[in-house]
Amino acid sequence: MQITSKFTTAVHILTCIDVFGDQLRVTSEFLSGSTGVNAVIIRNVLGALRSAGIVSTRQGSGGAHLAKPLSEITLYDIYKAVDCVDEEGLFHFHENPNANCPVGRNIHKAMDGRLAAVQQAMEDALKATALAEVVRDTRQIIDAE
Amino acid sequence: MQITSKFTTAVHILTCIDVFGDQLRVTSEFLSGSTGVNAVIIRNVLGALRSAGIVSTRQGSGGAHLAKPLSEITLYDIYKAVDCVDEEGLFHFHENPNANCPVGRNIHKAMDGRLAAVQQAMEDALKATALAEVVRDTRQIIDAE
DNA sequence: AATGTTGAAACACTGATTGTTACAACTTTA
DNA sequence: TAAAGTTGTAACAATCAGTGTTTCAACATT
Repeated sequence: MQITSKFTTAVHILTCIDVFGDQLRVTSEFLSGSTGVNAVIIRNVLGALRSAGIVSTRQGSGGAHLAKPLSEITLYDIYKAVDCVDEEGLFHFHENPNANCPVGRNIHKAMDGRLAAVQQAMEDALKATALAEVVRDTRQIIDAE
Repeated sequence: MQITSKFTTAVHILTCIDVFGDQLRVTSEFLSGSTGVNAVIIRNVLGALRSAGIVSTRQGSGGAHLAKPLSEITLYDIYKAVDCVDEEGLFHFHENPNANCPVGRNIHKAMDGRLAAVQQAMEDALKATALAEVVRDTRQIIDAE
């Protein structure tokens, strides 16, 4: 099990928009070149980020732009935007537990709260980093090359 | 994206072993009945739990038994045993970032540590609950019915 | 008008997950 | 010893999600 690469692709995209945005037009084609991901998928990811109010794009005139400051975008916002996780939760139960079995009909209740707490812990960790930190570090690594 | 149902199936199985173990032989067939999951898959999960030293089973004579106390089995142990997560990590990068792009060749370094921290946070949360608590709660719910 | 871009639909490909069938190895009981 | 039931495992099928591809209408810029 792994979280969709759309998540890391989205971080990559946003970093590119910030780093290259003032020098050139950051089109889906350009981003496809930098990420190695198909341009149509880039546009899908950009669409998700746009719906979440993270970037702005316009048909016709190419180029994506950030819609809010880097410091106000957390990894969690991106993770939510690109729909990394199913709406029913990170974990899921097999669907047909036997209602005639005492364990089968109750294990769900005994587990749900704990599984939600695990998911919450993960999401809190994602909220703890802003994109600004990732971009800052990326710029530092580039400058040190 | 969701974590494989083998995880919740494993918790279900272990709870059944503890709850029913002294009254009857907990075979893969019986567990298949309680979970609604195919008996062969039950045997696969039991095999993984056995490899991890959590249960003991023997060919021929049916019936699975716990190999260590419930209080010494955490949700993390089960999660690891049934191989919920890829060895390269919870998150994964698209494979072909462009080495000619400054961002493409460095974003990985800027992200890896943070992603590992998120995964760590989740695994720590899994370590925080022992199976004993889940079974205790399940028994309470059953008794209160 | 020509060119380049986005947004979106439709479809194909791939890999992971789950289910199924089959059978050898083993244990227990009669 | 023979019969019955169980585990372990391999092989294959079915389903689904993720990703890639093609195509084209809508739009903006030149």
